[in-house]
Amino acid sequence: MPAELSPTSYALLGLLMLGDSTDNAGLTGYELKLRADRTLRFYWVSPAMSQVYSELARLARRGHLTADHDRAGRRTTRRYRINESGVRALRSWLSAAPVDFPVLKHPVAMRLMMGQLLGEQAAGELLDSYRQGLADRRADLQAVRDSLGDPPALRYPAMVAEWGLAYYDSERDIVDRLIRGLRNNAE
Amino acid sequence: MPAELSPTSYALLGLLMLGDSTDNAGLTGYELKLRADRTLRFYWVSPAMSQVYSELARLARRGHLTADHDRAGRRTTRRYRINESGVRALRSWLSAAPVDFPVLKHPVAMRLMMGQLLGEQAAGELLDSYRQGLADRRADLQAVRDSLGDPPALRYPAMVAEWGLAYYDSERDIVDRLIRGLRNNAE
DNA sequence: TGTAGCATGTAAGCCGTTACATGATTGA
DNA sequence: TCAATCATGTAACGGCTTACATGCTACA
Repeated sequence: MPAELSPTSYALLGLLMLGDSTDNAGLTGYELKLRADRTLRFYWVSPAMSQVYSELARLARRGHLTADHDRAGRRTTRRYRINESGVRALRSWLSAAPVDFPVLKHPVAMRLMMGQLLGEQAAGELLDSYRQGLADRRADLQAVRDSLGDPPALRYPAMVAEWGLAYYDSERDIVDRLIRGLRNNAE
Repeated sequence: MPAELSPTSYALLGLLMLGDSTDNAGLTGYELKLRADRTLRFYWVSPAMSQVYSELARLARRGHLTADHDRAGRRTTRRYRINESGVRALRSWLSAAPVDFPVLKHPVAMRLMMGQLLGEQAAGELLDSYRQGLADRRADLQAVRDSLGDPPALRYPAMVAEWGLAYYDSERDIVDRLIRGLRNNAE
């Protein structure tokens, strides 16, 4: 058995699996990237295009994907579908690999830590602007959640989307409280 | 002016700045790593020891740190303090660099997305175990928050710690709801 | 005719990790 | 005297990004 794949690789494999339920012709790298931007982005990462292509090539080399080649002019478009070997690999990773605790890279909290240097005014503006970004993100995710609907096949992705929405709501409440705390101290 | 530093570099610089208020002898790489594990870990990353040393060396090369060398036997222990140049660099980064939206790498959500493959039982166990991990982390962070106390100098770090606690509380509530949703469907 | 979107990749390089190597100090 | 903790670094490498290079298709 060749060396393990990275979690991102398995995440893309999982996306391909979900893709198959609605679209059994497979996905191109480009389409997979769009899909990652709609889903994975909210709780993992949005891999760069170049990484999507290299992970697809790697997964195909490992035999976890089946590819269709469409020749159009002097250029090839590849559509990938997850195969039995891919499903097996994904299942065994899910059951065997240790589940790490989430990692949050939070530039706003990191800067707020240095609030002393930043000053109360700028700290307040930082939080205000984060609050707006949060609202934008939440709207994006709500659109995704709505588009999923409620078919049983998409039950889990829908749960994850709702998790994200609840997270954004809670984050907004906390930020509101922090902003109020900042103003109170200014009296 | 040499090229920009990474956000992690600035985060360590910020930690050094806070360190100075209580301990003006400076910090060793080892002590800085301990400090990062107590604070930065919760909303950024806990850099590896080797990275702490290499970032300190880089910051010192840039002239942002002042170092004291204690020779003990054939080995040198360095204590670093942030200097004026470091404070200026930190301040200008804070005011000029764009603030990215947080990135969450959430292995539990990522796996839950593949719940179909995982099965309802295993999905439930995944969430239960995450709930426990969350409680452990929260306890660690509560200890940190308590140890900070309420001196004005640590006001912002205290705000960030409270942000983290509120986040863990909300996360626990969401996970509880998800677990209930999973069981309901099992009827 | 040109530009936006669809589509695919390579190359260079940064950030950060793990593995490895080494030495000093303290206390059981 | 042995282990734990304090303390410092180098080397190799993986994951991921940015920059670059290329070509097809539809439509304004």
